[in-house]
Amino acid sequence: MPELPEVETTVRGLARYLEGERLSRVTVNRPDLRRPFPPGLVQALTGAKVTGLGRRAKYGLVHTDRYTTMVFHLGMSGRWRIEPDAIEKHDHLVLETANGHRLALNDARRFGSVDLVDTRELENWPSFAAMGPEPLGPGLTPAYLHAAFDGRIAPVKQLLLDQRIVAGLGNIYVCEALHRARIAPGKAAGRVSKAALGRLVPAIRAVLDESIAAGGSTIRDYAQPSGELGYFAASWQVYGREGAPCSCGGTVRREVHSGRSTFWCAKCQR
DNA sequence: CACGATACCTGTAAGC
DNA sequence: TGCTTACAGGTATCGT
Repeated sequence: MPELPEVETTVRGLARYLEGERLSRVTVNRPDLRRPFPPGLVQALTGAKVTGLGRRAKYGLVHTDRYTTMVFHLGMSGRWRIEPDAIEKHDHLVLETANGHRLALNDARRFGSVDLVDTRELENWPSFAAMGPEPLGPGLTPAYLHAAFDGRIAPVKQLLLDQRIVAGLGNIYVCEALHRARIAPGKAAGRVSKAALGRLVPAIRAVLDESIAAGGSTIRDYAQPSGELGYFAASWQVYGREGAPCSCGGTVRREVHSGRSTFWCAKCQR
């Protein structure tokens, strides 16, 4: 579910409940997702005041007044449930605020993660240190991609998914951005023309911006997050549309590489 | 180092 | 209905 727009939507939703609030109770129901929760998680957060929320790539950031930031990743199936009626299976971490709100981090597949990082050293945190620029920030330019792709023979789609090159793109939005830019996903990255890169950068920004504006593809209503498809899913041109007609008159096809599905149109993407 | 494949874990949907 | 198989939005790691 969660790529960058979903994490951004999640963080904005969490901010409404957490920003400026004190955490009165922190409950761990199962202490291991991809990795074990950090020791002392409950102690570090209980009684802390949330000073702000943020996002880096697909990681959500919960800053506290103790110079400690809780960094969470939603993996494949993670989501925050807002004001759940009852605690359910896979609600691994539950936060309660002094003013009576309750939030549960639910992750069935447990590919997500929760870490505690010194707020002042966030950029040096190992998972962040080698990361590329934010796709919606000033660092992503055609010139940057041209340099990053130089000499690379791996498929352009694969490199766009590499968080060291661009931080925050996932399978859905890479497929959609490549389609908008009319670039074949299997094309060697180093052979993508400057003109095509000039189309790709605005295409990436557009699909992400539009999805955030629609509340993400997989999170519809933040007050009652349920995991249903969000509005942007209706805007997918290729993802999940194998066999459907492309707007150019071609047919959307699906291929699997390294266990990941790629959706694209061989007629208009070259 | 670059590249491709695989493992991690659980739920859901489709096929028989 | 029940069983089996394929597939799912990400990332780390292992061979080659």
